[in-house]
Amino acid sequence: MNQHASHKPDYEKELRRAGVRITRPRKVILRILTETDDHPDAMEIFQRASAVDSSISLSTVYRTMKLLEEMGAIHRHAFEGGRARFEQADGDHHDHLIDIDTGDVIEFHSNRIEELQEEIARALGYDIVHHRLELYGRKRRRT
Amino acid sequence: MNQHASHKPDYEKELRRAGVRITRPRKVILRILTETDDHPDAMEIFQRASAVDSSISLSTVYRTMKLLEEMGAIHRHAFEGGRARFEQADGDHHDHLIDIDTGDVIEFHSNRIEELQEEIARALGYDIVHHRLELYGRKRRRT
DNA sequence: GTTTTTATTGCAAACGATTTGCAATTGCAT
DNA sequence: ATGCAATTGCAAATCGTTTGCAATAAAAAC
Ligand SMILES: [Mn+2]
Ligand SMILES: [Mn+2]
Ligand SMILES: [Zn+2]
Ligand SMILES: [Zn+2]
Repeated sequence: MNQHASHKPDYEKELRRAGVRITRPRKVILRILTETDDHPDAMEIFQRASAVDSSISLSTVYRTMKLLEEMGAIHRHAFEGGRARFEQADGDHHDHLIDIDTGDVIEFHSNRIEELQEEIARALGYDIVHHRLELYGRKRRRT
Repeated sequence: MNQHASHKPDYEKELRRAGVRITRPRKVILRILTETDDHPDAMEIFQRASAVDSSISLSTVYRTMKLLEEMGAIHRHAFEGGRARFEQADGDHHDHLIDIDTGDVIEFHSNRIEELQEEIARALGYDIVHHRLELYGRKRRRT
């Protein structure tokens, strides 16, 4: 039994509820998503899926990601540079620090920053619908 | 004499110093940039430039923007959705609130947020090279 | 001012990520 | 098992941006 078993989201159930069919490609993609904890892009998901079933197409990966995104099951991030990256949407809100040398993504959260963002928007007469806070940095070198 | 004459950046001088030629297309594009205070995209700049000299091409707009960006004279922002948007780099650092209904861009700055970002990065063992803070919101409706 | 040397241009074609039309296939309700 | 709508893979299209190339024009050299 997995340590975090109770946290595993049941995408299949969610999909059924949304009235879409549980196909073989979708099953494979969903499993990849639940089994990964990083922020893969469509091509990475495609390659991992191909390893399981080589008939799965990149189009289907993109279509499935869009579907899951619209269902709110995953988040899509457009970090700097190339492709969009995805992650499961079940956890709490967080922002990202991207290592510009390695591409590694580190998650963080600051209640204080979130509050300040709200204050700023309010002062400007706006309600925040969503936001994007990304720090691009480099590992500090020991001096 | 313009109220803000002293703040107008002399791009032509900067370009000369960078060893590039002051061509007619570049002159037109530079004037458009200095005369605008919003965040136009390449197509908007192209259209404004076309009105002055219909022979200017979109390629040249893109090439000029890249040149200015590399010189540090302008900033390029990849807000959500379509095209990249540009702005003069002379002012102080600020972040952006984007009106998701109109596309309007409102600038703001929070020293407190900037400090907190630094603290977070430091705690994670990183130095921030640059960051991106964008609030996407909607005008608050009077109740 | 004229010639020479190069950088710069416009154009069309290439690009990379993502989306889409379509005919063939499949899930699933009957 | 049957029927039909949802889904698929494929190739082609899309969108913003970049690039190769031959023609042009800026600045340097005369
Ligand atoms: Mn994340
Ligand atoms: Mn700005
Ligand atoms: Zn946040
Ligand atoms: Zn900032």
